[in-house]
Amino acid sequence: MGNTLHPIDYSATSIELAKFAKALSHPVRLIILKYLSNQTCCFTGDLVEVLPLAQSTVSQHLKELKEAGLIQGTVNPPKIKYCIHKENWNKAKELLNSFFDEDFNKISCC
Amino acid sequence: MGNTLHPIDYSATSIELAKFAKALSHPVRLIILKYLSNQTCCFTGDLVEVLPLAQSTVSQHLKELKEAGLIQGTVNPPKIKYCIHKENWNKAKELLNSFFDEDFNKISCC
DNA sequence: ATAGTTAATCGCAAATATACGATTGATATT
DNA sequence: AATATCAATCGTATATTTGCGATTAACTAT
Repeated sequence: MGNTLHPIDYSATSIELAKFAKALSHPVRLIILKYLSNQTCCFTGDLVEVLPLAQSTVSQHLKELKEAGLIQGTVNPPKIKYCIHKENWNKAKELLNSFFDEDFNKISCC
Repeated sequence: MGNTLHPIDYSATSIELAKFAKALSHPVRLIILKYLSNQTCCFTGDLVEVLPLAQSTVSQHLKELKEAGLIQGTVNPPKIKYCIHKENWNKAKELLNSFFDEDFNKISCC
């Protein structure tokens, strides 16, 4: 069993970074983000036309991206316009950068 | 239903990036990677001592990181020494960077 | 050969993720 | 008020993930 006397760093950073990574862990969600970045914004319907998925499934993926904070939607009745959530996007970008920019590259091992 | 006449770009890039992101999508795996990056390398046992998880669970996470290509293990009987897989690590880093470095930041929306 | 150490694997349970069709809710339009 | 449109949500089924204890496999050391 693990030694709970040396608790791991379940830090806010790790949890938040994991949350962003999870949002990015499905090809369809990457494609949605890519699409949004190219179109600057779009409606759910546009995505449903482009993706080989049911409307409810696309909506589900959008919900996850929204909950992760990577996108935001504004009501534009009767449609909803989605776009990248810049602030959180940059946050995710920075978290990932600082995670990957450790300096273990100088050290050789294995 | 989705329009399959406009198939999505289930490109190799999206699939590979999603694979890396999935490996990063769990706090424990991030902590393992962080630990490896600081120690340059370590044995499975070291991680089991540090993490509040069963040995089998840690082994499972290591397996996933290995399958994603982010770490590699070399046999050092009777132990196994793990470290970051530099080449794939840099690949993941670059894929993520190019994904996040789209230029939609200039555009305002929503 | 026997015993000890280390880590992977197996078998299981619970939780979560993925996808769908059907329904609902909100807002325009007629 | 009735209808149409769009997207979220519900209910369901299946697959995957996460975690554990127990076992197995590989190798050392005695």
